[in-house]
Amino acid sequence: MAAQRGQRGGPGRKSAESAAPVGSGAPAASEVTTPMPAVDEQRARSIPEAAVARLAVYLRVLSAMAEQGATTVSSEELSSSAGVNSAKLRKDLSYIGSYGTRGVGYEVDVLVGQIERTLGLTHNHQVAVVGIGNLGHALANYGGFPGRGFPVAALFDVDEDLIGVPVGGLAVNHIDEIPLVCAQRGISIGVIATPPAAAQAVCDRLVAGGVESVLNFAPVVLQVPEHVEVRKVDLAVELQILSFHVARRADDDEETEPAANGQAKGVDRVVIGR
Amino acid sequence: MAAQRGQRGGPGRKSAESAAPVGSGAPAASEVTTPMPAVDEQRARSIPEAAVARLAVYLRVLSAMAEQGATTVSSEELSSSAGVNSAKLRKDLSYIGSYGTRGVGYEVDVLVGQIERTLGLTHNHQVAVVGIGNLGHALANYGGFPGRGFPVAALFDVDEDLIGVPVGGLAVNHIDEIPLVCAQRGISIGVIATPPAAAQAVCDRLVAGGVESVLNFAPVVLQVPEHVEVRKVDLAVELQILSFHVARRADDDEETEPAANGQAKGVDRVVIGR
DNA sequence: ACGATTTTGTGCATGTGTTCACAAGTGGAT
DNA sequence: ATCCACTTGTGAACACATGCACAAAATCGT
Ligand SMILES: NC(=O)c1ccc[n+]([C@@H]2O[C@H](COP(=O)([O-])OP(=O)(O)OC[C@H]3O[C@@H](n4cnc5c(N)ncnc54)[C@H](O)[C@@H]3O)[C@@H](O)[C@H]2O)c1
Ligand SMILES: NC(=O)c1ccc[n+]([C@@H]2O[C@H](COP(=O)([O-])OP(=O)(O)OC[C@H]3O[C@@H](n4cnc5c(N)ncnc54)[C@H](O)[C@@H]3O)[C@@H](O)[C@H]2O)c1
Repeated sequence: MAAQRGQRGGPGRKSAESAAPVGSGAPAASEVTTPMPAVDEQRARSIPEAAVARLAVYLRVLSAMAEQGATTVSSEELSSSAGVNSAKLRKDLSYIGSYGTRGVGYEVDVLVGQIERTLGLTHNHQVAVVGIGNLGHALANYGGFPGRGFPVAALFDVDEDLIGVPVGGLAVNHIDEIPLVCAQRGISIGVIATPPAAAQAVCDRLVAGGVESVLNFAPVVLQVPEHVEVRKVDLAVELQILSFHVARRADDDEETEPAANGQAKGVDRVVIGR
Repeated sequence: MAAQRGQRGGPGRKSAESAAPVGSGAPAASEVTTPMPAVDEQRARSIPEAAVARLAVYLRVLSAMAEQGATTVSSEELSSSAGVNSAKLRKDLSYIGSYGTRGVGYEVDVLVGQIERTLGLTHNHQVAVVGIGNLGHALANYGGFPGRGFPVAALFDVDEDLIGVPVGGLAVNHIDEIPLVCAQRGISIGVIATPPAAAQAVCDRLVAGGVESVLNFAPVVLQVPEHVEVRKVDLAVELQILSFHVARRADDDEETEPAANGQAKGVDRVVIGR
């Protein structure tokens, strides 16, 4: 698990489709990989992928609590604020160590510190945004990133009219400069907000510039070398998943309630919560 | 409801913190699908959540292939284009039926049609965007949604200066009108792009307007009634997950390679403190 | 000092998702 | 007609994730 090396012996590229960074990695028990079946040593290194995502959420909730002046928090409180059940929360926290006090709870500061350490947030990660269109502008101007340790340190586009123009206080560079500028400024995360057709080429340049983490907004599956991590944000897919659930609900209703369904604006049970 | 005891929390509300990430998992799914005990009478109605997300990706790839003139495709081709392994692809497709021909592959049109049917894309889903700021503008102007069956049919904001202003060809309404307008226009999906502090209130109004599917961009955990489906897109979380992997890589390198590390253009190991 | 009370941390059972591997079809060649 | 190369569809094994339930540790009240 920890040492997930070789994927298919094929080319030096793996394809990355979002949600499952580790998912597509076929174990392919051929390579050297871990000789030992049971990884006895250094096991603390593997935190379930799903748990990592939730840790980020806990961190946000904890930060908010800290701002409110809270000093300690129980797993029950924290979990309900984070929208998970308390057993899951405790298990997630147990992956990063034992920082709670039985009978009392967790100290907010300590937890914040430990989660930050685990997520590698103890230092900044320079971010580059490529494709300064509608979405790119929004991202470049968004204040939430720098505040959380992700300063936007480079902007790129092909559009000559945009080159040199400051967006969010930073001048746009030409995409040909991606490798150079990324290396110079120590960019560690590249964000792709170009049209789909340009995304792969842009990604290749980012990789050439030493970027090993990519967040992709373009609706395409990027091919990247082994060591590069890609996550995608695909709004069309999100909407389609919601659509699926709408359809499922409709089917279920139809089944359990074959008659009487005047397509009415079922707005009657308005249950605006307190 | 399957008498889920212990499910603490409010009365008719569940909190929603789902995402694209691997495990994701809308907890609601299990409750809705098979309320009754393990009776083998169970219909094959339930498609794994993760598979649904991938079906959307396959659909996009297939559509592109169809445009290129392809008429048939094998699981091997399609899976490599979609960035998954072929067994997974075939299993995913098997959830929606048997539409392939052994020894040949799948007919592209048929597959497109079946996936669309499964995802409920045979008719349009009206979308409302709330919070017409940086992100809201980008969403309202984005051409990719209407083209895929998700016409943006309503826009809302609190800002008086925005009310009535056309954005992407549609006038902005005041948020007080959310329940009314959503019901009138048959909105089925609400997109929240407001500041975090406003998100819950906005969500409540969407629900009051009959919206049962919400896509949330605000970094907060929304509380919604049972029957409402929420998906979130949290960019800060995405970046933090990438950060985690950067950190893990750094740790691993350090471990397996204690000394000597000067080949790269010093792109890794950004040590700016914070 | 000690039991009542609270809350963590985790072993275990359960559930979900992924991968393997191969029998069963299909079309084309001989 | 028979064989062969190819590809699907799926049972079964495995891997990962979740939730339960309770022992262990801490605090508080008496
Ligand atoms: N806008 C949205 O709400 C939205 C929603 C979902 C997905 N997306 C996706 O995000 C991406 C960007 O969307 P957008 O609405 O900002 O598009 P946009 O057309 O507004 O902006 C695209 C930008 O990319 C630049 N560009 C074009 N080719 C380039 C290249 N080769 N290298 C670098 N830059 C290049 C263009 O000059 C432009 O500035 C698209 O892939 C789109 O599908 C956008
Ligand atoms: N811009 C980004 O790139 C980005 C990235 C990640 C997350 N987000 C999140 O998306 C959301 C929107 O971001 P943004 O950059 O567009 O913010 P923004 O400030 O540009 O826009 C927010 C809009 O919401 C409106 N608004 C405020 N209160 C409202 C209310 N009660 N009801 C309805 N509308 C209200 C404001 O008038 C404004 O038009 C935020 O929650 C932000 O955290 C944005």
